[in-house]
Amino acid sequence: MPTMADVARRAGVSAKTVSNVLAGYPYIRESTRARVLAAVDELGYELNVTARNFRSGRTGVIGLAVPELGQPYFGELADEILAAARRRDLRVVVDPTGFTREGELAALREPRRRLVDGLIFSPATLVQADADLLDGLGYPLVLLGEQMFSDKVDHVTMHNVDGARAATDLLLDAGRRRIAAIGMLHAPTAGSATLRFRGYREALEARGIAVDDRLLGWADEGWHRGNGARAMAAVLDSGVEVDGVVAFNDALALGAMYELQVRGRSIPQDVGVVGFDDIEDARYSTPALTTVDPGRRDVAEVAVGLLDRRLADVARGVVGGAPVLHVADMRLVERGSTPARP
Amino acid sequence: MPTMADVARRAGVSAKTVSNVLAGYPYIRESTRARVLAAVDELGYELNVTARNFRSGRTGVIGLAVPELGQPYFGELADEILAAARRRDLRVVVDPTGFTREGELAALREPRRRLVDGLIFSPATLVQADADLLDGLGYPLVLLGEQMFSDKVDHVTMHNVDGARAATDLLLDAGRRRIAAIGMLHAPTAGSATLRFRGYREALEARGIAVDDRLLGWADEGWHRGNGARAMAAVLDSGVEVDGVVAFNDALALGAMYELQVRGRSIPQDVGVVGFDDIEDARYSTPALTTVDPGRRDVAEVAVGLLDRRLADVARGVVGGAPVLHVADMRLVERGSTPARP
DNA sequence: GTGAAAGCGCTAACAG
DNA sequence: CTGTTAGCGCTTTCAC
Repeated sequence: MPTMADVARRAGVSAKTVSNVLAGYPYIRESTRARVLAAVDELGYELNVTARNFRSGRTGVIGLAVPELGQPYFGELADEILAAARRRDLRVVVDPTGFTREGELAALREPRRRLVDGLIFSPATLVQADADLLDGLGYPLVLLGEQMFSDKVDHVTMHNVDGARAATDLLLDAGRRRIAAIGMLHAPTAGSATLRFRGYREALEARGIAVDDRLLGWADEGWHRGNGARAMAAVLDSGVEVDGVVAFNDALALGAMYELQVRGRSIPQDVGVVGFDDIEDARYSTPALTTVDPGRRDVAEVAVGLLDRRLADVARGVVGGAPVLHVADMRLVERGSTPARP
Repeated sequence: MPTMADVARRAGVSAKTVSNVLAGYPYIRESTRARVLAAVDELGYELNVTARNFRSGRTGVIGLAVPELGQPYFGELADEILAAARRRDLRVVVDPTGFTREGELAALREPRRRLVDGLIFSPATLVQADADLLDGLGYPLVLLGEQMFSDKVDHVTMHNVDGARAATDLLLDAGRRRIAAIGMLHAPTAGSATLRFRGYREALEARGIAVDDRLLGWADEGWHRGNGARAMAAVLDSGVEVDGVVAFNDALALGAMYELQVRGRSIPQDVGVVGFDDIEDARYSTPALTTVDPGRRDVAEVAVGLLDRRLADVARGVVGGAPVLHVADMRLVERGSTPARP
């Protein structure tokens, strides 16, 4: 395998000049550049990125810690983030935390091992008490999710509370009063479950309606379709009356719709259903699913851009400015699974 | 940031001994090991993985090149591969090729830049004529997909042809004769589209039925639900009679089902529908989707294991043995979207 | 079992 | 605009 020194010798320049050419340093005579590139070509030389990373102290790689790619929301989010990173010449290693505390703690350690320069982290199991884990980590961190934990860390958020409140309001406006919440978790995490439940609760309480425990559908096994169906079944089996469903993500909503239809309830006449995330599938269920579009693309672009800026600051020795809080635009997408508003 | 030399000084040993302890070298006195680990702890030392990679010439990272994570099949496959890699202490960078030739060629170059030690590659756009691109790459490569291109490369395959044939046979056995194929691509790639179409064609021809062009639904924009719906609409709009649908993946099948239902066809009475991949969603559509389970977990485990073995061979200077061809078990999962066989 | 010396391939810092 | 010098932090090699 040829090295930079081989290329330099062949081009009749120093190794540093080869380095400059390959790094895109602008002040190089055109003829020199051409000679270097020709030598690179002739030798079939490829830059040893590991050596560069080692010497420069940076890897050009960022970590993306999310629970699970198999969930369409995270898969689609990951695609957006990979695309945004690519536009900035950053690479991404995905760190699926598997909804475990252990997985999330491991992800937070990666940058310290110099495996990645910084981290985009979508927490699902950490709790408020873990806030200090996120301070003074010594590397740039961008948190995805409502601003929690710490106001010293950059956040890019998804309006979890507002979205769930809007979803619930939509059903309330249509006169529904027996609205189930599907996707409850027993663990008191700071993830979307807590926040979306808060939005649901706030919407009910604003109209003087108390939360009825029998209407809460639990999905501790994860926010998959199957668990949505099971949670819906559990609620229905309790014998409680139901005329609306707010599910904490679209997969749960689609599972709940399946269960409702199996039991002969018609949607939206008997039961209105709202999801959250606006995954592609939501458009093609029968009926099409009303859901909250949390501005995924915006989230991805802003999160990567922000991290990139922090990394550049670190490279220039700047001790990053004030933490940023960006809230993506949220939008309720009304489709066939909810009754028209009066 | 403390270095290995700092740890060595503190523990009263040489850097090499620290290195040995951290690398799990077995022949070390227990007391020495304990002293080293204590020093590591006291200093909060973390191994600089970049330096290790640079010196050792390996990264401990493998690449996973797939078209797009937002497609549940690839998202779920990626999760399985990430899990299998983790079990072997390998890390993974995901390289979404975006269904572009350019993206696939870029992915093939990554290992040469020492960004990853080897590659698991699920090609979607390369054609048979590209076969020589895959020979003598100088790093371990495992191809996902029917054995094509080259018999010099390891393959882990998914029975694309057999699966599609079985899916088509199921409908034929039920007496259906006007079976649409949804998911055709104009580009003559070596990806699943070509192979699954081959299975469809073979099944028809085995019964002396000619392929009717009007029954072919094109999805050049990608195998998403929306394109499944559009392709189905195009077939139906042509006025041709349809009593069965073989879709080349589940997302297409679910989109096709949506379109059929919107137009008042009942499934499976009027039209039987079969998908491919057995993604989680397939279980929760109405009706539940009959589909081909291509043995995804098996594919992931075998692919990673194989690559890991090749990497170990490289490390030991072994010039890898004969190429492996592993075919995962395929299984037709019959659900409500197809008529019972007579 | 452990240490000393050498150097992987590149880029930072500066000189010219 | 380009070259020189030095050294990043670790592992390889070999000695003991």
